[in-house]
Amino acid sequence: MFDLKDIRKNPAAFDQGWARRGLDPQTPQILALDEQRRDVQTRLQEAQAERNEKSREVGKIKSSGGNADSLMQDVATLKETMAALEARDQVLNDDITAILSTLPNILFDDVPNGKDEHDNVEIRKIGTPTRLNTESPDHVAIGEALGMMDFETAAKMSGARFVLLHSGIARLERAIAQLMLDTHADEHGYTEVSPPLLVRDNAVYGTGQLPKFAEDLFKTTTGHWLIPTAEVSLTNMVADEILEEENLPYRFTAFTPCFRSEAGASGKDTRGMIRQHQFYKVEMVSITTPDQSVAEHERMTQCAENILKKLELPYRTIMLCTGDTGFGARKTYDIEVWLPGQQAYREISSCSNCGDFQARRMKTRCRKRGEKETRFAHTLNGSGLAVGRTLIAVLENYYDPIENCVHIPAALKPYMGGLEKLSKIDHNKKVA
RNA sequence: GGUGACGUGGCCGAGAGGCUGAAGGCGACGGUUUGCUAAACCGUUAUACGAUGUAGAGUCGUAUCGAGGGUUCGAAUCCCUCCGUCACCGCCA
Repeated sequence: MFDLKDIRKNPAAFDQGWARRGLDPQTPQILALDEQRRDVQTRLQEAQAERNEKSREVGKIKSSGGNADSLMQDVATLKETMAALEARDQVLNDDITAILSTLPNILFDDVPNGKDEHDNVEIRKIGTPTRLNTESPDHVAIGEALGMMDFETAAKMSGARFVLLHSGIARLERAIAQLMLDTHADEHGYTEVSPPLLVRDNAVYGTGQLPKFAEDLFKTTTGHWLIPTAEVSLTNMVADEILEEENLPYRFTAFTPCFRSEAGASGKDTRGMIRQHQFYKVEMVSITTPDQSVAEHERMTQCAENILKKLELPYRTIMLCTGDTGFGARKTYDIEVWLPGQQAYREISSCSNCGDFQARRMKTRCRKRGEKETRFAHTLNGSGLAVGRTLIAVLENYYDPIENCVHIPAALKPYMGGLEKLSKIDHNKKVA
């Protein structure tokens, strides 16, 4: 969301900002509506002032026993004008917020120009892709060979884009989540949170998924939305709050399921666990002052990268270009992990600085102790990491074709109950 | 699911149709006093929008007492709907 006053003051800057997102100039329409609205508002306020004054007189006259009929008639007429003006004001207001709430955030200057993901810029590359031969099996082959990854059974109850894991792989998934959560909570200073997974309209509006991206979400019959990411829950913790700046930044982390309809993704990543309706993710959210957010963004990205370092997985970090950066973000780093089965780097984390975009929607302000002026806080979010995709990465990178097993990364061993590797289940039953 | 109570400023808490943007208290800020701190005393202390205007000082107006409707000349106060909170009961992980 944006401040109309800022737009009024410097419309060109906003249009230039949106132009980088490929949008036509928006401010002429916004400002025209704004001007109409203010005109209506002024007239409405004048009418209200007159009504208030006349009503006061009526009171005086009546209390002294006089006849106020003609004044009361005046007010009755006034009320008709007011009703018309109010309706007009309402419409104009709605129009303006309808436009403003669907406009994306303004990008930072250092975000590279570009059309789509091909124009993203690599920032750093850590580790070397191990198996470059095309024979590397993908996670589906590995998981099914081990007998612990079952798409058919999942489809039986849930349809496409679901998976059922069991035995060692199920355990591995849990271990991965544990490692991430412990690392962020114990080493990176994030407060562990177990938040609601069903949220209301205002929460999803606050983080920017609504009103524009409703079709990407699942909705319950009670009107709740299933969170597409814990960013929604964690960020909305501070909705409607005024925060003491000396207490910032707040850092929250949570391990939650995420639910996405994948409405626009038909035919994309149909094989395997890459793109599911439901997956686990460990999320990081930071709430900062405006001065802290840029540094916090770098820090958060490092926190995410640390997980990959612990798991000794090759990855690269890229900065998204103008065409690929999400709706609410001013700047986004994606971390991509090497997947031998695809011979490609694939997104495993996305760390975004949203500036005050979400804070404005949520009315989250901060204030220096003792001062009374408030300013909007800044919010950041990042995956730390997507658990399902990390599982894929571990399976594919730690697959041993000689032994036909998956070795457990050292960092995960403490969470695997003594297990050193995952080997094929040697019985016919799917579930042990 | 049932019943009942309640939702007021940064916080607590009065108010029960007009003189209430809202008593009182706490907190915060400014000042007096003070060797320092503390205490005491005095004062200030909501937000948004609009008009006017200027160095974003001020002045005036409007709106805001959970949200949205309604009644009324006039609503924080009366009525309706919704949302939320709390308590007790039922059911249940």
